[in-house]
Amino acid sequence: MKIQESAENYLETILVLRQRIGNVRSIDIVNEMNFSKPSISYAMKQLRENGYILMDESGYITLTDKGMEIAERIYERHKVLTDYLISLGVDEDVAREDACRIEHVISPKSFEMIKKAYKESQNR
Amino acid sequence: MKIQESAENYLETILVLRQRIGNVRSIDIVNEMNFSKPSISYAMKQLRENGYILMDESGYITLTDKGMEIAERIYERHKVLTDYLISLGVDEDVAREDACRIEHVISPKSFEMIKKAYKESQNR
DNA sequence: GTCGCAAGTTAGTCACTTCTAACCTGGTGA
DNA sequence: TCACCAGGTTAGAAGTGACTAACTTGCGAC
Repeated sequence: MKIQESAENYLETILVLRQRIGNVRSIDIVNEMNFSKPSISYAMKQLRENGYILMDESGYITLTDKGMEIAERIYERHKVLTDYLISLGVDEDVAREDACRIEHVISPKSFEMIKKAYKESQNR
Repeated sequence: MKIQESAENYLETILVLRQRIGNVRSIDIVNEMNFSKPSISYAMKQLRENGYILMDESGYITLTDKGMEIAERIYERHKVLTDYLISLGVDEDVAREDACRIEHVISPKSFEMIKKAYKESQNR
């Protein structure tokens, strides 16, 4: 199973919520992403069955190693791309939205080059 | 009807093919995009019915003003993003592929800022 | 003339990602 | 204790964007 863009977003959101509120349940993801409960329920089922997350009896969600790897990759892209766009003069909100879409479609190589360019611009 | 990402790609391809080979038919788009004939046939029907292209009796395709506007916008993004990524050290092939995905999801504002940054880097 | 091929279309299907409607379940307050 | 509510699930549907199989059509070679 190839990981899909939507799955990347869910995993990233789980990571962000874990950092922000600690224990994460499906309903927290519902509130964060503004999707319906069934959408999240279905998505979590897919992520569970494909080994990206674990859910305990109470519904608390943790990322597996496999899930964490993806979540961290996407989240790093999110942060770097957002900061980079802001540094070019883009409004924070727009920068975040664009980062959220670009993070899923950019190649590792292009991302690394943008990251490098951004870091260098910071050191000047 | 909100224009979809796939429609943007078809319109851009029509513009590129027009510049490269002159008269464009569905089969030329099939060969360029590596989609099946029915996929292109169906897509052209949608574009036709929504006023983005015209087809004459022989199947030759032209962009309407509405279609041309989109095609040119996407194509400009494609060129600028590709050149920009190349200028950061990304291989041409990868740069083109990334540009082709980013061009559909980036906001006008972020694109303009990247374009500006790229132009400025060229003048140094 | 007719055979065959190139171009195009129609019909049916599938995966992905979301939705609404309706239901289940377990804990808590009165 | 029991009724309700928060959290979660199942079932069915919809939109997007692709596919294969099978058909039509028109033109050119022989």
